Amino acid sequence: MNIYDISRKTGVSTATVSRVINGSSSVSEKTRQKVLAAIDEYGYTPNVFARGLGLNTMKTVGILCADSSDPYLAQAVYRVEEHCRKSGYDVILSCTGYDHSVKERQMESLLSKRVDAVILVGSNYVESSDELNMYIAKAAKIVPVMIINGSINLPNVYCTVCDDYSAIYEITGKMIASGRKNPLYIYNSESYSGMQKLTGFRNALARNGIESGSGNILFVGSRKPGGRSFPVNSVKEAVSKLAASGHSFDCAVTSDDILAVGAVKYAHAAGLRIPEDFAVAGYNNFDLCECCDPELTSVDNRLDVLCDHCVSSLMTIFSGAEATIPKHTMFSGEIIERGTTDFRQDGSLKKTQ
Amino acid sequence: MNIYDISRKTGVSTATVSRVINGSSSVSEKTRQKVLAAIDEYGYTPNVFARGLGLNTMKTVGILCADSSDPYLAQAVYRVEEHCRKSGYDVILSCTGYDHSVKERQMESLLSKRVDAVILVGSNYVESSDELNMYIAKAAKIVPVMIINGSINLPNVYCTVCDDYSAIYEITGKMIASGRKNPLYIYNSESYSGMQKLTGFRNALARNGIESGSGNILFVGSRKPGGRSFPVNSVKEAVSKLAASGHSFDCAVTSDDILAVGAVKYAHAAGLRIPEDFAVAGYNNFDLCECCDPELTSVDNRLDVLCDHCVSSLMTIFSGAEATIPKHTMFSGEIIERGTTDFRQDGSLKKTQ
DNA sequence: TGTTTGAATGAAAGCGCTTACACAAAAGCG
DNA sequence: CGCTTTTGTGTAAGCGCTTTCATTCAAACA
Repeated sequence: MNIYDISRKTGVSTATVSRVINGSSSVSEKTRQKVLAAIDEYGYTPNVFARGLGLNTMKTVGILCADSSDPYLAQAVYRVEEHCRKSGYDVILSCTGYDHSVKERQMESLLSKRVDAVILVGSNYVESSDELNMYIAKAAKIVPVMIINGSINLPNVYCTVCDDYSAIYEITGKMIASGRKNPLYIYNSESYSGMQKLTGFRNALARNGIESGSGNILFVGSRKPGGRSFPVNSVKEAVSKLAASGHSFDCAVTSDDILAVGAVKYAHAAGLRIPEDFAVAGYNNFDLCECCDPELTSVDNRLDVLCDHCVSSLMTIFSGAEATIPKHTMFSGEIIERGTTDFRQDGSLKKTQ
Repeated sequence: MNIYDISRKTGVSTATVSRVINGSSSVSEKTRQKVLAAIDEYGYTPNVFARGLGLNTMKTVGILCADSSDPYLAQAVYRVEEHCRKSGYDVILSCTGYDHSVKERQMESLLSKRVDAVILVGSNYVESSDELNMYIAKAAKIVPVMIINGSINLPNVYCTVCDDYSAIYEITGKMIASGRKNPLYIYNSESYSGMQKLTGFRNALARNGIESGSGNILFVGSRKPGGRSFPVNSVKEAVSKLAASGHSFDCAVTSDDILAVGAVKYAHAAGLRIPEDFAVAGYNNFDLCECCDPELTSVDNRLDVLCDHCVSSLMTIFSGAEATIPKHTMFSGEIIERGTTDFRQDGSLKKTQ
């Protein structure tokens, strides 16, 4: 069943059938109805390939995601897919891991499928490393590139980020303001936002005259893509080791809720009371926060807002109004206090739960 | 840059260029090299649409997934995508939520994109409800349909499942064998595997002469698709309420780790010692198990194995050997014991951790 | 050496759609 | 009531590839 069949059944030309399908130009109401009836009757669906050949688009966008099995990124992918689909675009998902060379190949593969845009979610898109970002520049010459939680300044690429720097700066400040003298920072990602967070921590310390260095900054290795489980216990052990080597902490700020869980486990194991002896803050404000005992204070980085903004912008770009879309948009995170901290001593916040 | 350009540059016909690209029939080594060199030099990529028009395939498979933001399903999607891509197939992801009518539309949309197969992951594909499964039957007339963790007997559909029934039957049995008298079952999904698990619990109780009913079977509502957080505390409260209404339990078997966390929270709140007063078993064996205190006993349902088997089978089907692929394959789960149970009293198992 | 075979190649016909162009009929105008 | 617009429709030329069929040429055989 193709457009010729419909044309024949209805006695109009294929051009007219095409016109009613696409609403591209005026067709009399009478013929429109006739054609629609025939399409319905014979269950005709236009062939996407032929259509693509003519229009040079198939209404799909590619998502390049380091690791869609990471709950955080999975959430982003879900949100983006949902929004795209509701806007009439299907989504091709391509997970890359954290290896740049692979990303480049997968980007090419996506472009060869003639996607109408590429959305990068959750990976190390760092402003500085021009060379590594070559493939993004190349892609952006062909289609718009949207980046969620990454920042890179190139023509035709649009970034949406959370102000992770300030969120960590602020939460670290609250720790200190509530009396903590020796904060520890734990992180597991050297992505763009990972680096922002780290700087936020460092600056908060500096601001308060505390030195930062290997004694209070702990990198615990990245999540392995597709890994069934993140080694929470390895975080606990890493902290224990650091403590054993003569450093002492009265709180931990982390770049991800799961690391905060590790810190909580450390505290339990070390016999420290939470939050009295040891306060903990997570990041992302995911399910995990409620699973913890006490429940985890965390930063809600409003992932949904970022994703929605990103996709909305893309649709605007598709509509031809790219001039109205900012190349860089930043939202702020929100600190959600729960049981692992006692910022209330700060006087400036009351408990959320 | 199209095939004509390459043809012109090399002085061979487009047919020959096509042949070297597809390796479809013999080309002399000399011309092959010449063509490959030109393709490389000009960075030529065949147009997928034109190609699709000729071949009627674009080497993509559709994934229909209820909720790729659920960590469990996200894991499955990741695994499937990775395997497909490595086998040369791109993946179109379509998340449906749990509403059947939506699924039907999205299935049609997938088929209209001419995917080469559809993989259904994690949803209510129930053998019994023929009517609801009509759209699967329809799809299976066009392309092979693979189902992960669901079972339905139709031509051209292939199911890969974990023996959830037996896993729950067994773990409930171990609870009883280790001295528990009043097991509680908590579940949040009425999917195919959800029902299997429930029956496993019921039968284990029956086998041991314990009655099951609304007093010891607790449905706590489904996860809301794309929901940022599963309401763990609502599980805690539901259990508390059941207990307050006069039922008493000495252990909980659950259909998902997150529910087990809720049960653990209940026990903490009620001042029960774990596992002495109250044992808890989760399901899925995810990150969460390590996050819990004590760590969660769970069932590893070998999702990765299921996914790999599913995709391998699909590739075999693509190769034309569908006759060699079983329509239904079942793997068994594995009980991973951690701190929330004390099956060792059973004598038949030692602690894993 | 004449004949057969098979490998290597090209010409050209689709694949199913969109759309520029042409044209007729209808509508609007002074 | 002629004239210009507008509206509705058809014709046919692509879009870039695959593939059938025909053809050429060299190797193999008798």
